[in-house]
Amino acid sequence: MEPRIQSLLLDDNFTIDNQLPFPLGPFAQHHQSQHTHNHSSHQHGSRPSPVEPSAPRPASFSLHDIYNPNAKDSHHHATFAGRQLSASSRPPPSPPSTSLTHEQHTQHNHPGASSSQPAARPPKSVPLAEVLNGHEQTSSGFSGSVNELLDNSGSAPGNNSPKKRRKVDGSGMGDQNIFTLPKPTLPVKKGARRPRIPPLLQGLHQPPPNAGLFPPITGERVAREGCPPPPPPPPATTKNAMTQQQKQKSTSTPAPRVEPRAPEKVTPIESKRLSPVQDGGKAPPKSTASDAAAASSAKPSAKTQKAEPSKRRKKWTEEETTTLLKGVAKFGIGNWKKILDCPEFSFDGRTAVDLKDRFRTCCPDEYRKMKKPKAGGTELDATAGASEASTAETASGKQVSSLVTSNILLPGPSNGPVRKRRGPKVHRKDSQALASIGIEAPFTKSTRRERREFTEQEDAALLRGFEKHGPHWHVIRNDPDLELTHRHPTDLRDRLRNRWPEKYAEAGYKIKLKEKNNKQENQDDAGAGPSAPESSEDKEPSKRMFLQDDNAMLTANVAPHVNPIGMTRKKAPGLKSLLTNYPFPDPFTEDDDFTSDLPFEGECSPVILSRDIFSYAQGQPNAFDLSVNSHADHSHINPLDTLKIPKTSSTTQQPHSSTSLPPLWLPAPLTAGLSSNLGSNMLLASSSAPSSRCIATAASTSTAGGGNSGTVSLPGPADLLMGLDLEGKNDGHSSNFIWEDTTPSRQLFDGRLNEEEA
DNA sequence: TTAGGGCTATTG
DNA sequence: CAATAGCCCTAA
Repeated sequence: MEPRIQSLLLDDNFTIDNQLPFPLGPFAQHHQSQHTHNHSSHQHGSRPSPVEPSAPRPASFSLHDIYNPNAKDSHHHATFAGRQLSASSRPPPSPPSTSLTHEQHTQHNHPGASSSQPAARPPKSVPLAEVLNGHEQTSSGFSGSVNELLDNSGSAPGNNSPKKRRKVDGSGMGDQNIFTLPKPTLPVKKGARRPRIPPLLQGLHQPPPNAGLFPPITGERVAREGCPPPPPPPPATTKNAMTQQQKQKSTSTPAPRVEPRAPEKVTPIESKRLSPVQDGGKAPPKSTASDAAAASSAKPSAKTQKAEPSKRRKKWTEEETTTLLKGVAKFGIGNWKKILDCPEFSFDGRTAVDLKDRFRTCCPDEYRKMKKPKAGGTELDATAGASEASTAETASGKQVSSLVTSNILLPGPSNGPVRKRRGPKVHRKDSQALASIGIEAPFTKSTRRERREFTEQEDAALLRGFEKHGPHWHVIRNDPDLELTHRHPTDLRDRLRNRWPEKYAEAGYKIKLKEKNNKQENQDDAGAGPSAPESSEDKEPSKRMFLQDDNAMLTANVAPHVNPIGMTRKKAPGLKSLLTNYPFPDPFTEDDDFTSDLPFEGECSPVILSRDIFSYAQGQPNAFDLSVNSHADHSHINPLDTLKIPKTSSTTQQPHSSTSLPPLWLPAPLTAGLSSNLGSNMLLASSSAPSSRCIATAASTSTAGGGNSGTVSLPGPADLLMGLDLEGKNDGHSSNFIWEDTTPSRQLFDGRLNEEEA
């Protein structure tokens, strides 16, 4: 290697030290020296690149380390806190988001150095990169240097390699010599928003245009397992469809009505819908044509159809009814979706609900028997025909009494029905009619469990169980005090999800779209006041609103009477219950990317916890009872200390639900590594177990920035161990994040626990 | 075992 | 037919 380059490299090290807007931690500096050493050692190597691949790592590490409050090195942590508190330094644009790979982080962190001092200083890392790689190199092609790959985000063609980009799972995490950025294992969810990025960095956070992150979306249908490639138009079906279409046309069914749906045929929804057809291979071969027809007709499933106006009523034709009955004979009562999806059967724009309604209309007794098979102990073994009446009576006691069942499947509508009706039930199919279409055997029953409404007791028990155990549905179910053993765990979950979606959401779980919308509406109503200015802009469903509320809640918890950084606190209807159930926001759920609302352009974000906390803590060192270090300067306030939530018993400012206690569990997203058995006995018993890595991390983190002056009344060992995954399921950085965020709730939890124990 | 989301029964 | 809520399926 040329001496010129060597000197340049050595100069770079000085550049790093002198130009970085922050002091490098000892670790980084150590690496820096290593880095220097590497250079000199590699100068004698045969590598053509003028730069050792690991050269930029020290810079990137230190940058990242500063970005990352969870840095293992306490020194860095303190530095971070101090830097964050300095008014002049702008915090890093964003913590790593899920969509960013390690390489991306590496790339971004270099510009990040410049962005952290956007106006005051010229970019710091640019000279470094330029010097390291040489200007000629930047302008020339790829030199083969890994450095170039890492540093020259724009110039290295390999940068856009999807393969590299996809290297997300921290394969290098374990390597202590290579300081990789912690990639929070944020689950990328469907509705996840991309982080809001300052314009300066916008392009850097975007994947290159030619990045092949995802395979191209094609119209190709997903291979349907269990559904062999369908033969071309099944004759019967086609005929059916044709007749119906003809009928439709003749009956002045507006053509455009059907047409617009056709294009939707091949949509993900369809393929999703079709999947259940497999059904143990029962599904017959599908015809693309008929499938398409069925799809187009079935397309208006509830979701898609909501957008459309109202559907025009269509009378069921004989063909359709026959097809339906055949389908029921094949798949059984209740498997409407399968019938609908089966290419063997074609329906004209019917939905599964339509099928069900139709069957209920034309074969009411069969339908009832399906519903209440238990009384007679017989499933639908009864044969169609005369025996139906008696069977039906035994099968469905009181209902049968109100309806002459024989009239349903016996020939003729002449049997006097008790129920009033509009006209002759010509649409009803008797056994003969069934036999005429080739249905001899009785319909098979649906294996679906009988629907049972939740009683008040069950609801109350569920609520108690949820407050007690959290979203551990099996535990709730098996709790003898709750008497919910007759319910499936998922039933309990679903009940909570339906009945108290806000609780469900507050626990950090997704709620169904419907509930989301409802909640959104509610929140819009509630937040319609002047204090919710941004709600109009926010089209995100309720999850995001919740998270904002969560943060508002957090702020309120920290200092309910102070507006930390003048942010407009959203009027949060859910505050009370939020505190009750979920005192701490989960930064890693769906839309909660805490990078999404960075306070750029004067916007104050309630999402950036650490920053707000730091800012606030600087101005309010004694705002709460965490005995902010008497000796430590405020620039070293431990964020965990700052985040400490006052115990409910010691403050009246904390919103608090009078009906329920804070849960004795951790929010679900934060309990990923927790034992599923949260029984208090077990937990207390396990408190004697040796501390896990998580605990050590928590302890060290808690005391790192604030010194050892008892800044935090850490929970006792037993409390710390409560709910912990002692098997070490938490690993790596995730534990850091978990602890970072759960510690306050642990404290709240502990406070609650103490209250309860008292 | 749970979360997420789809399916279906019920109701009006 | 839409809305609702319980049930079911499946990936993780």
